[in-house]
Amino acid sequence: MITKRFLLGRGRDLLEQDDVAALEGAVTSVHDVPPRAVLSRRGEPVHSSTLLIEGFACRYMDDREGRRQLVAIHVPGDFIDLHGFTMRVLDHDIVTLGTARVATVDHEALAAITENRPRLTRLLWFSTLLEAAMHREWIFRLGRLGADGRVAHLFCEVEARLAMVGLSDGGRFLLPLTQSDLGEACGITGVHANRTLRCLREEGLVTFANGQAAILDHARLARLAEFDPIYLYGGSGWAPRLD
Amino acid sequence: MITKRFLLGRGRDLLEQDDVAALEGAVTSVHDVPPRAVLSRRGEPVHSSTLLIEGFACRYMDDREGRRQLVAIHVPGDFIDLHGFTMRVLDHDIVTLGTARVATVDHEALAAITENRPRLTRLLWFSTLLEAAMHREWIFRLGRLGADGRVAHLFCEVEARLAMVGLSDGGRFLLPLTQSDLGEACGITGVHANRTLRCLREEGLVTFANGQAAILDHARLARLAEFDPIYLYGGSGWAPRLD
DNA sequence: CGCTGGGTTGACACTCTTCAAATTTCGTGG
DNA sequence: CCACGAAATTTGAAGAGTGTCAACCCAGCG
Repeated sequence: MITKRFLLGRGRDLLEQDDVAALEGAVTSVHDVPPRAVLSRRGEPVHSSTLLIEGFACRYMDDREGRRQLVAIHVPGDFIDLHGFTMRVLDHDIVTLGTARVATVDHEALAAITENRPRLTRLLWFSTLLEAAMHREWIFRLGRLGADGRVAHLFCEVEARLAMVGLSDGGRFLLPLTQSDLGEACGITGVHANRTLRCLREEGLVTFANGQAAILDHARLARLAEFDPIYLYGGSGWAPRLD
Repeated sequence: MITKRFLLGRGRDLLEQDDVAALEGAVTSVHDVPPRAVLSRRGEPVHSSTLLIEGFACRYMDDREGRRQLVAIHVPGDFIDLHGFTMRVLDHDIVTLGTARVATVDHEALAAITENRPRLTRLLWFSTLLEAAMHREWIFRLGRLGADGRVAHLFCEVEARLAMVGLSDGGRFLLPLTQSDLGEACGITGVHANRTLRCLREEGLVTFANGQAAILDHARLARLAEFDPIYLYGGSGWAPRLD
């Protein structure tokens, strides 16, 4: 058993015995990666996908001046670049945040799965659609919320996702981001991320220091963030169709 | 032949004869829809998906005060809510923009396709991944560009997509949005969308009136928007893996 | 022990929003 | 064909929210 977490956590419960075996059989190697290591670069053809076993990673795009916009944050269990299998190329870079442990899944093995296992294929498809749902939520976040709401929303989402894989201790969780990273995820500057965090702290909503986050008042934070976790398909609520 | 355009246009060339037949066989009905008609509503279980044959549609989410954020704009050929097949429920609303002609595809028929046609299934999957790529581009747009760049980017993207399905006449194309709609797609107010449009017009970049858009200086507009169409998989450049 | 990268704070400029009003366009019924 | 009302567009003025620049602090680490 290489990893206890597959498919963004949420899909895990839906995996059947032989699905897990098929996925594990597709893993060609497992290795540890240092912080800030580039896992994949925009435009380069990819021949394998990466399953994040431990640690965190993010995906981002740079603008012309090199300023970065995160488009996703990944937590353990995420199939970081599964879409690279069908897309053949990524439209963004991927980098680890803290140290991470990753499993490499060969695309040939994925191709075999899509030929022979319609149900598992659907589950993989669902996994990529869940990414798309998070993208939409990020669009909403950036388009309609102010800096405080954006940061709050990010904390809510990450906490909810970590909770699904047992990595949130009652609202306390690791999140190895700098304040600049946080800004790059929220479409604000690092300086303003700092001020926003101070506001949230003074309001008694969250604390965040040294890559350690804690949500102090989940209800008020979620209200500020206009956050409803249902789009994460976290168990109760919505469920995918697999048959 | 119900429709000449399938799968976001770009995937069209990749469809084989029997794929087209299978898709057409999955269509249960075709009908015309008036402007601003709700095609699907957030949270309601969906049992069919919608193929946009003619006209435009958009997907959006509302914040608490009812202010709207568009998360996608759809052009003819788009499989608007294909993700609803696997997700079972949509996390957003869908509404037509002008009058539209749509085909309804039953989910049972899609299920049969995923059981029996791995290649076509992969193509459908790819289609949803293309949506995700556009979502990422929108995240970048909202997070890193100012109002002028955001509007410019939207025009560039829509024009590129319409060109792929033969609906752009050298940079002139229909786009039945109000200025408020445009603002809701760009995370700005309608008033500011108006001022931004005036700037772009005075710069000789675009014109936009009565749902009719024209790109006057594509090179400068793309530069302002930091736009590179490669993520749309428009033919030359990147291509999906289907085998 | 000095360097370095992150965090913190202040002052000021600029972008965008808000509110309000005037103007134009469009659809509809007379 | 015109008149009318509703919706969309346009413009102005004032204010809130962020960005920018610069300085300083702090901890970890060579």
